[in-house]
Amino acid sequence: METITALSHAPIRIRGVRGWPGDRGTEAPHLELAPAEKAELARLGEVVDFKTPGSLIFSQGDDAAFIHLLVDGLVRTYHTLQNGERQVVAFHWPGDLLGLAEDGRHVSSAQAIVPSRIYRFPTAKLARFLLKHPKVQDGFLVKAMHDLRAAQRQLIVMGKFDVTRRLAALLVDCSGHEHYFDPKSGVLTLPMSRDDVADYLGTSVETVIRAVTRLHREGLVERIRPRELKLDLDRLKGFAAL
Amino acid sequence: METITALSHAPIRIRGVRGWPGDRGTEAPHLELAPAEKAELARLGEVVDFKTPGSLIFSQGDDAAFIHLLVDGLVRTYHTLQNGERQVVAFHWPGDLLGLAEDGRHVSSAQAIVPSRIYRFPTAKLARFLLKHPKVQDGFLVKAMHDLRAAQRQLIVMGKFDVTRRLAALLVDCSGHEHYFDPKSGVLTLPMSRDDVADYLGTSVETVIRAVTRLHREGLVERIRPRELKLDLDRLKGFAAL
DNA sequence: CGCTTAATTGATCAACATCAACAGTAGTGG
DNA sequence: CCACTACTGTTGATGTTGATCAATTAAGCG
Repeated sequence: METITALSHAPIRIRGVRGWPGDRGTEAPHLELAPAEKAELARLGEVVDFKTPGSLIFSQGDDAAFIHLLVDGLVRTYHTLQNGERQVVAFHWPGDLLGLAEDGRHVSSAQAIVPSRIYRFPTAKLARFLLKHPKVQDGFLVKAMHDLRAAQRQLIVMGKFDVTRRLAALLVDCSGHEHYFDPKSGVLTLPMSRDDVADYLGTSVETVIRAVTRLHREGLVERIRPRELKLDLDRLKGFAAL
Repeated sequence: METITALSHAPIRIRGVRGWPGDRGTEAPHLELAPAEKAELARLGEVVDFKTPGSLIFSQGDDAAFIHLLVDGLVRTYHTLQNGERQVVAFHWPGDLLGLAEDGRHVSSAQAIVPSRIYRFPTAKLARFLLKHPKVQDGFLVKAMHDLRAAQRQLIVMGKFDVTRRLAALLVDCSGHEHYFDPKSGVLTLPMSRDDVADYLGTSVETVIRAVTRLHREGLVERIRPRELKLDLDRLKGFAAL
């Protein structure tokens, strides 16, 4: 179910764009770290493979011993409320960092949605490393602000959009990830279940389905198979624009 | 309406707690920076006074020339949608940093809710400073993660709570700020209007009011005046617990 | 092909938005 | 001090969105 690969050469890439352009015109969707820094960073951690969908990466309340960097795959982080309800806080794509902690403990749980490869860095070790490598630390700061922007954006979506638009916004987000979206055909292969979507959008499965139906009726989406949707991306973007 | 004080000695305090305890047992709600660092930081910026409620600190789409540190007062950041609707993204208390940017432009607008004093640091200058002062940069990283936790927490609230619980959660948040809450009497002096609350909770003014009524009926809150509520903090916390 | 899980559809009910009217509250000038 | 005015907050009535429960169908998979 999960395999630890001590010495491994998975490439280190962190997804995120700088909000305040420090170096001019860095339009890449990934932070640029020097090769030497990447190598050093790689030596700090180890690669873990989570082969089966649903496998638990860490759990809410766990001692936050590691900071995780998703190399490949797709991960959901979610919070379980007292009554057992689940709120998916975020979907994480390759290059995302996971493992936000409070008081030394994970605030959310994380599960692989598809088979995923993850670097994990011991927190203390990483913290010391960052203090000695300002450029890398800067990268982490940029990443944190990137994620903060994303969270605030989702807050707007949750506060002001009805479910249909929330879904549209999610589809647009997903379409930004080449692995699941073919720009030529416009076909998105949804990696997550209707349940995941519902728990992310703060609604029920049934309502998600009806939202798909509505988008279909309006011609913004064509339902090929449950997990395969042909998007009219331009119109979707317009529909879900803030 | 706004006054710039070039040389000023407002104290620098950044609100936020480290998630992964780096130094042991730092339980203070504020980051500890060395006095020398604070002094240097202070020299980078200038203090601006926003004397009248509603005065605009920066506006969505503006060139993000500054990073702002709220010294005193209360600020709302909000996003204005295409149809003119407003979503309040966050309330900012003393010690908070504001001015998240994307592509060099502010993603939200910020307004003083009560008269507020704000440090503003030129972004480029600050960015250079941070690269040379890893401890301070670390502080900013901790702050960013603190805010990210807060945003994700609010996402859970928005996704899973009905309006009454959302309101309860907000009241609990407000009660954490001494200036507006007297623990002895349990009286909270709400600094923001019902509109602000509604636009923050993603609902309407009327529904906010009915939520207050409901909390009142349940005995969790006593309505002294519109902006003065006597809280049963323990029960409120229980009611709004995640 | 059967079997399990995921997705879908329909019917009913509660939460909330919306519109309209009204009551406090605070500020201003006579 | 009162009277006038402009907000801000509150209440009531009605329609809509989405939650919930129950039943059914469609996909994936050994």
